[in-house]
Order: sequence, then C-alpha cells, then structure tokens
Amino acid sequence: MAESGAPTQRESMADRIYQALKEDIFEFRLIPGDKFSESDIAQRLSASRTPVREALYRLEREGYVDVLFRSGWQIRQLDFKQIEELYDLRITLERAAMHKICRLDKPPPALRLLNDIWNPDAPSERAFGSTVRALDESFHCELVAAADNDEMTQVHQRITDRLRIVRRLDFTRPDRIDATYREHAEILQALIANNPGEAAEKMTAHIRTSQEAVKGISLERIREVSQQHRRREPGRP
Amino acid sequence: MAESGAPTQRESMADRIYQALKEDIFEFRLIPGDKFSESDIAQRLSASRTPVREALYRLEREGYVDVLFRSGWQIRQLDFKQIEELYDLRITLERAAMHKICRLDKPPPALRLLNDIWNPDAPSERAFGSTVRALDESFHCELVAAADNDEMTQVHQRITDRLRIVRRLDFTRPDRIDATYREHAEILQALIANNPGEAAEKMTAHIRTSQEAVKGISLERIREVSQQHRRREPGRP
DNA sequence: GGTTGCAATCTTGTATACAAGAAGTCTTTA
DNA sequence: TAAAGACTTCTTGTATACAAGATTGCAACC
Repeated sequence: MAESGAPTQRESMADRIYQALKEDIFEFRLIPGDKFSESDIAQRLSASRTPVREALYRLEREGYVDVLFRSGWQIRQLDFKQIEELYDLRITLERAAMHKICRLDKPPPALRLLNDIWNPDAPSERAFGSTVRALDESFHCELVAAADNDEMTQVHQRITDRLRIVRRLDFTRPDRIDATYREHAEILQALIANNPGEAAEKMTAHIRTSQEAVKGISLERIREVSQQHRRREPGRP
Repeated sequence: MAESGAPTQRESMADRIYQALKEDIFEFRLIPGDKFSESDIAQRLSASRTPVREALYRLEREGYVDVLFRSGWQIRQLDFKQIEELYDLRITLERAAMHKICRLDKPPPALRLLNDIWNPDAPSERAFGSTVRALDESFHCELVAAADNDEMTQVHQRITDRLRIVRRLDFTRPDRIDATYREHAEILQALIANNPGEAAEKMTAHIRTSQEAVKGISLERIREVSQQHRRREPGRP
C-alpha cells in the first residue's frame, strides 16, 4: 500500500521506528526469542529512547514483542495455538466478507479488477515467487475491504500482518501457485454469480489448504530462513 | 473482571492512567469533543507526561481519542457509520462463536452457568438497571470466550468496550429487559440443543434489536446524560 | 567443585528539559 | 470599528536525567 495521502503532517520518528522494527521482524532480521534493549534500538536507529518506547509498546499490543520488567525486550515466540486461532479468525472474517459483498446494492469494482489479475484465461500474465505472495495477500485484503466495513478491514489487516511471517514460508512449490490461481478464480466466479455460500466454502477450503501447508513450520525452519537472509544481506541483527 | 493473578509485577502508572481515562470516558466525565492537554491529565492524576502519553497513545490506537499535532488531544466524536460497523462486526463474531461452540467436543461449562442466570423459570432472581446491563455484556463476552479462540475473544472484547457507551443508553425500558431475558434464554436453549444455525439467527436478531434501540442516540443525548452524571457526582471534568 | 554473597552494570519506568510550531491575545493602524 | 501583525503562551515531539530493581560476573568460602 502506498503512503496514505492524509494531511497528518510529517511522519513522526516513532512511526518510522515502528515501521523499521516491524520490517526487521518480517524480514527475519529479528526472530522469535531475540532479546534487545531500548537503548540498542535507539542507538541503531539514531534516536532517543522515547520514540523507541512508543514504537515498542505499540508492537507489544499488536503481539510482536514482550517487555520483560527491567530486563529488556524480546521478540515473541511463535505460538502454534495462536496461529491456529488467527487462521480461524481470518476465515470467519473472510467468510463474512463473502456474504456482505453479495448483499451490496451493486457489485464492487474490486471484483472486476481482481478478476483481471486472477483470470485463468491469461496464464502468460502469471506472477511467481514473492510477487504471487504479495498478490495473494492483497487479494484477500481487497476482498474484505470490498465488503465495506472499515472496522472489519482493520482487524483483518492486523491479522494479515501477524500471519505474514508464516505465510512467507508458503508459496514455494509451483503446484501451490497453480492451485492459488485456480482457487482465487473460482472464488471470484462465485462472487460474480452472487453465490455467497459457494464463495464462502471455497474461501474456507482455500485458506485451510494454505494453513495446512504452513502447519509444519517450526521455529528451526524460521531460524534457517533467517540465516539464509542474513548471509545474503549481512547487517546488524 | 478481577485483577488477573499474573506475576506481572505491580501495575504501572501508565496502566493506571489508561484505566482512569477509559473510565472517565465510559462514565461521561469526558465526552466526545472535549479537548485537553497531556499536562492537564498529568496534573490531575499526579503523574508526569510520560506515562500519560503512553496511556493516551494506547487510547488513540483503540479509537477513543485523537491527537491534534501540537494542539492537544480530543475525545473522538461518535461516528454513526463506525458504530454500525462495530455492530456488524460484533454480529459476525458472535455468530461464528455459536457455530464454534456447537463444534466443540463437549459443551462448555459456561453454557450451564449462563443458563442458571438467564433461566426464564426463575423470574424472582431477575436483575435490573445497571446490573442487567453488566450481565448482558458478560453474557455475550462469555459466550464468545466459550468458543475457545483467544484472538477472537480479545477482538470481541475491544469491540464490546468500544460499544459500551452507546449500549449504556439502552436498558432503561422494562420491556427491553424482559425481551433480553427471553432472547438470552432462547439462544442458550438452541446452543444446548446443539442447533448452531438457530442460535446464530436468534443472536443476530437479538443484537439487531438492541442496535435499533441505540440508533436514535445523538450526541445531544450523551451530553444530556453526562450533565445528569456531573450533577450527581460533581468532580473535575 | 559447588555455592553463596556482593558489587558493578544494565534495564525499564518515570520525571524533567528543550525545541519547533500552533493558537490565541493584545496592540497598533487605517 | 475592523483588520493586520507581532508577541506571548501553550502544545506536542524528542532528548536526557534519575531511580528502583533485575542480572551478571567474580571472588571468597565450604
């Protein structure tokens, strides 16, 4: 998503730090279990502790880090139960979005736009690798957004962020990419045909298979990927 | 809810301030549109600006206040569209909870406990006024919690907090209280009979009627109630 | 070796100082 | 009277100072 055009004045230092840390987590530069202090971050990002604390507390409330009383901060461990619950919640929201979209007065333009991307008749246009990962994410987010409930969209966005790390580890096998294209197209077909029940069922199945693919992800696998990343672009942890 | 027994050390000043401000909002001591500065709050609560800022930023992210760049803070206006959306989201989550409860291996104990409270056969035990309001809130929260998805429970709790102000203005007419008892009992019956579809439909209808009752709430009405409260317990705004 | 006590260091939580800018006020001028 | 402009005051955003306690490393002792 591009920078929102809001006239909210310049981006604050705290926002910058928040974004930087979140990206550090998504890019495996900070991995579950890593410990650090506010001063570490402040020094690394050339700021004082105040905006760093603001960013960290925000990340804490969103579930990315833990604060240990007078003993530093830690990237929160990936909890399998929590991931399951987030997937369940995601399914609940996206199913509801399917029904809401079909109850709208007129079909949202997003349907046509998405159909252009995921149309199975234009296989030459297919993306791959990290691109299809980003496209998949925006497919789901834009469908929820099309349901026209900002609160739901925000909650869903937060879940999407939270699950991004594990979803990264999917989308490697070509057959999964093929399936993604096929399933997305089918979901859009059902929506365009104004068949919310079928869209919801297909969406559920689609998310569940992705969830299954991700189920085997262990902390070791993440650490492994993290090492690969670190070797490719050496930088401070 | 009583203080959680977590060994999380003492409650921080920032937490205290957060709670105090939230209560000020719920109790109409701070009403939409009110402006104030960090120093105001700090002085009133005998603290420095640092923990006040922490509390305020948390409230901002939860949607209760706005920060005006270098121009103070403001209690966020009640947005009708947002309230509608929150109600919609609430219905989505509680419907999902109905289905999840019926898919559990064994019915959760909460069902029996709630049935003791809302049993229509014991009309003598009925609560009224602010008590029934609190009971209604915990009825819905505990049902969602019984679905055994912590992430969903947390999101639902945040929505419940956010809607508390408008729900306060319901539960005045005795017929609404009667209906609440009847509808809650019916929902529990459907759940105990393992009929998720019926439970979901009855829940939807139940929430919708409460939403309708609240629909006419205007800012003026809130200001009015706020004045009554202020007259009853005079204190600093 | 294993353990205990102590002290130096590090950490967060809170308070305060400073900077850049917004807002309101008061004076001055036509 | 109305408007304009300078100035004072106030506000948040950031940096720094201080306090209480957690952690750790080391030395002394059994």
